[in-house]
Amino acid sequence: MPELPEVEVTRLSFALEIAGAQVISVHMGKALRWPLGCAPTLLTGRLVQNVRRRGKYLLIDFDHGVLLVHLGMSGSLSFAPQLRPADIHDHFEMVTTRGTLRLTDPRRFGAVVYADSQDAPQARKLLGKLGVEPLSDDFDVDRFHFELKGRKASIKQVLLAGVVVVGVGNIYASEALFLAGIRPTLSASRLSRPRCARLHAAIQDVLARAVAKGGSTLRNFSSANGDSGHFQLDAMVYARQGQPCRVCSAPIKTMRQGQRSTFYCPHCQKA
DNA sequence: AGATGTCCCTGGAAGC
DNA sequence: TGCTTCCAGGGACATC
Repeated sequence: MPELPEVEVTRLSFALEIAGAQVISVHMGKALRWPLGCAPTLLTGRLVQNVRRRGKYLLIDFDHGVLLVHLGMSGSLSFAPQLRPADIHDHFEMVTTRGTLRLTDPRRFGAVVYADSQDAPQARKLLGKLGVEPLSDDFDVDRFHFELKGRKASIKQVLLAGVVVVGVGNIYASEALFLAGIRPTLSASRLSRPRCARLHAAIQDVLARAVAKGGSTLRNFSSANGDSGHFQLDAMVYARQGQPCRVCSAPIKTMRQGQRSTFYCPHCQKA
């Protein structure tokens, strides 16, 4: 399930290779979350300039226009000069002079959307409400504390919403809250400044480490060059219910928050 | 406005 | 064994 680290690892795995490529053809297969938003032939001849990331979206910049790619929860990209034959879960393919980019997504929660620019309505709709990038200098403790002050929902759900800070999905929200010693059910508004600072550091730490390890491969993630990630080996709480906490040995607990599983240590994480 | 619930989708696991 | 049900999750959207 791709969160920010998996998306960033994917980006790094093909951004340099695809930069400068010219689009030969684009094929959209079975419908993803939304339609492409333009005729595939419109993209023929375009030049790929670079690949950026915003939250969990990849932005493939052309000399004119941009392609927004979201991996959903089961999507992965591959980019290779030669490709295996397409299978039933390959839903998007862009053939270029440098290789073929292909989105494989069994559950089809992913999306590929074209926009004339990052400020075009289609792009604004998807990117406009996203919170701050957690690994950028814009992610500031004072600002973070201020934003959380105004939210009465649980800190876990506020993190997942992506309005305050982007890229923290279900795995890394549980992990970051463990590292910060904060109970996931605690109202965001009740976090003290020092605890916000700890959480801020924990989010940056867990995401940066996950990127460095090549992301998590809990179910089916691999980067565009086919490498698997290794972060799940480091998980402190995620999917470890009933197992001893790696710090205090208390059994890890699980609960539901907003239809999502949360994992936490009842001893290490205080309300 | 923020908070909450619903929905989309399908493979694999669990239950009967 | 074979069927049915449940579950995983990001995020747009509707509703209060």
